[in-house]
Amino acid sequence: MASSSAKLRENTPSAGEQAILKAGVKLFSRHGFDGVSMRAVAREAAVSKSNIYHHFESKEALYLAIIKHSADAVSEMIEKLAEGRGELDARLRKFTRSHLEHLFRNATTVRLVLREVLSGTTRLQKAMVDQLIGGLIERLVSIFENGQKAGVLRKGFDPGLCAFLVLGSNLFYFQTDKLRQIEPLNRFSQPPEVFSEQLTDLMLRGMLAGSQEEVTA
Amino acid sequence: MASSSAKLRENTPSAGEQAILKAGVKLFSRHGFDGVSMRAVAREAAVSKSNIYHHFESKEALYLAIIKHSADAVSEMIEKLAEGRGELDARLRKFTRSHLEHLFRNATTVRLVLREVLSGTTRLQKAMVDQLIGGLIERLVSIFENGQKAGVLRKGFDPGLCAFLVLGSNLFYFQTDKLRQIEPLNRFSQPPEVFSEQLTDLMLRGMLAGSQEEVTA
DNA sequence: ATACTGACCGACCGGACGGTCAGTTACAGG
DNA sequence: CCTGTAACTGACCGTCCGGTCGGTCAGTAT
Repeated sequence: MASSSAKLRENTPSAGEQAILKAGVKLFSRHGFDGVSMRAVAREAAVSKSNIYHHFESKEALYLAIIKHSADAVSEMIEKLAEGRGELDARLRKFTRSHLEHLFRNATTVRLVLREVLSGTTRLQKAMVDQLIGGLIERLVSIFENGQKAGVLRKGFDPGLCAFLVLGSNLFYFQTDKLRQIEPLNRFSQPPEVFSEQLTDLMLRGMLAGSQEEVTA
Repeated sequence: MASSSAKLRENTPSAGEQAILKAGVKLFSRHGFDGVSMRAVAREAAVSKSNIYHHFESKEALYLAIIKHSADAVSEMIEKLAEGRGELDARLRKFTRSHLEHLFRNATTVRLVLREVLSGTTRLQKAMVDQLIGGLIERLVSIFENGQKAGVLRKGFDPGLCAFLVLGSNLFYFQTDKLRQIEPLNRFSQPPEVFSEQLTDLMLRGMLAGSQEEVTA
């Protein structure tokens, strides 16, 4: 299309810039935008404060660059979420498990994005819902809708709500990771694999007795 | 017991102090500790900055006072959560619904407490788990355990996980309130009553077809 | 009147903040 | 070797921060 075929140069970031971004992710994810000073970022990146302003035109621009980068990473991670094969049961179980795993594997990035999406500015929220949650929800919803069409799942419930429930439970589990080591809570806490296993099981079978009774009463 | 019967005077806070606390709740719940300056609190409370230091010895002390006050309020709200009568089904449904309602009715306070409990200091987290979440979880767990003993609920699932799921779903619903107005999400969003109704229903009956089929297919 | 108290204020302090700028170093292309 | 440019630095700016200080003022008990 373009006549000059401008070379899309990949803008390979210098070592310093990478260090700045890395430091920013670490600090902003822990303390939020207001809790981090440019001096602190510079110190963490082992770089002068002025150097940050050489690469980013303001604190906000640095933050936005980091958020954008992190959102891209999370987005990519979402696309790679495994779904399992065959039976709906297996697909859902694998998806849930896979989602939870990836949350913890990319904990720092996820925390950064989560903070922004839950209590950031409206404009950014909109962009991130588009990029992240929308797709996630839609993938889950389609799993449920397929199950309903195939007759494996009851028709009486709302696939959107179920998707919301899976996501919400996983994210809440992630958010309360540190909390669940504290006294009365630790009694009810389970390792991630057990949690997602039981979550899926519960959602599929429900809690009432007499539906599908357990293997060995 | 005490001989002097020291009059537990209720330390009635002055109008200014009340204004400061109210302003603090509003601002801290929106912007967090680091996002709020003492000048901003003073402005919002229509009071001089020095006056704040007359009533509270530091910014942190003000924040702690506010957190403590808010945690007490939330704690009281939790104790008042309605449970319904009779059948386990009804008790759970009412509890869930009641919990969600109270989250929204005390949104500002809840947000303040939630922020602190999810990403605050370890020491405060411990105190608040003791005061808030512990009791909540235990009440829910006892509902489920009773149901299991009575034979209404399957024995195969973990009551702790269920409690966690109810709480997590409600809190996630609350956290994403603003988000759910944004494009692809709004299609799956439901008003609170419908949400808690469906949530309870799903947890009780599960998603699989053939368990208890819906009233009219 | 006196003495004391709690609520309240304006002016001020040292330091940290976000941001700027003149200048140095490193290095690639002519 | 020179020149241009990107990476980088230390000194500095105005502003805002949390916090302090000296003091006013209404009320009240003696």
